[in-house]
Amino acid sequence: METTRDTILAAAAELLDQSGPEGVTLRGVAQIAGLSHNAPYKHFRDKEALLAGVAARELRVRTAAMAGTIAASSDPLTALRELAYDHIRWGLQYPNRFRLIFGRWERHDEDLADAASETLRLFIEAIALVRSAGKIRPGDNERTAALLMSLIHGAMEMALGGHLSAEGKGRSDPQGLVDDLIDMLKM
Amino acid sequence: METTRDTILAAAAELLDQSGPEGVTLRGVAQIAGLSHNAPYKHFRDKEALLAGVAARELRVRTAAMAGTIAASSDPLTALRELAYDHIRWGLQYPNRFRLIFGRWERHDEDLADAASETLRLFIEAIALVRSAGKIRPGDNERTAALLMSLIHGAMEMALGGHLSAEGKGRSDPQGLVDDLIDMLKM
DNA sequence: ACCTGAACACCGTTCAAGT
DNA sequence: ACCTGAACACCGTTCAAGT
Repeated sequence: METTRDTILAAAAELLDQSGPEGVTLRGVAQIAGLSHNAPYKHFRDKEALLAGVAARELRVRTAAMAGTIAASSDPLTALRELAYDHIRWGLQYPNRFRLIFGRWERHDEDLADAASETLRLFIEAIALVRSAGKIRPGDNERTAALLMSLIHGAMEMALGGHLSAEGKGRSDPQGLVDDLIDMLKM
Repeated sequence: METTRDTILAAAAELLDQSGPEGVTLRGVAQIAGLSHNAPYKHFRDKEALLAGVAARELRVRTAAMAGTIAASSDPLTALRELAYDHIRWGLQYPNRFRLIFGRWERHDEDLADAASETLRLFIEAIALVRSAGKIRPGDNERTAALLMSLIHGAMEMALGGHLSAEGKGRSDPQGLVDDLIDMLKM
């Protein structure tokens, strides 16, 4: 029954999309939520905790959606590719959410860390299924998952910064680079 | 003859290393530089321009160092690997500089963009040398460079966020992941 | 338990002067 | 041309009250 807390989180997410983490002011959040400018302090100890709440909430929604994507795929290799594409599509659409979730945190947030390791686990499982189906070369599933996630994050970061699409002759957008990696992983 | 400008840049870089971009306050910079709190406005139009100046200056130094790394290597493949390692080592040592340079910018900064494309060109040339020596599989050099740089950036971001070393059984640190990629690129 | 209003220290930025 | 001091609007955070 924490509808007030959720109202605050929704307001913060709205401001985050509009103008990034710096744009998420306690006063702005409170105004959208219809509260006094320091009411959020009764629900979050400070601004960083509020942002961590937004990040964890969004990441859980994303992870659930990705699980759905896997379930809807016809075979393990397609599932892996769709999982990656899904992640990229979301990141490009909501760059501020993506950066907030995977960016730097001053303090460790348990809730966010849990959500992140769940996402990682999903990638590891997707890799494990492809590998046990004999579609990709032998290796450690966790390490291959780290390789794929790192590439996705880096490619997204470069794409958001305009360092990718601009200069490549080939289709060096995030999806293209992920395709390259998956092709090289194939046996 | 812009020693004042350089003094300001050095002061800003110092604060950046200590406490990130938010820690770079105009007042703090001016104090370290021995100026009044708004003297920097005579050299940079606003805070973002100041940070862009810091980023461009640091990236040029880095690119020169990387060029030296290449020149000092015995063969093209070693040069490529050392180039990547060098970049990773620097990023892990100066996370705030790394994030500033390759992170998000509100405004486009010509100087920084130039420095960044020079860095990219260095990677492309390193790839081209390895490829023309027949050490890695055929492909587009720019796209392969984008693949490698994306992986490096993403792995660094994940390592800095504590998402890499923690859960991997295998040695899934940035260097290890880059090794994996280069191994897969080999013919 | 939850919310409010006033207050504090800090920040980026602007402006009218000074040399 | 370069620097200064005062001022403005804004921000995160704290605190004493209110219900």
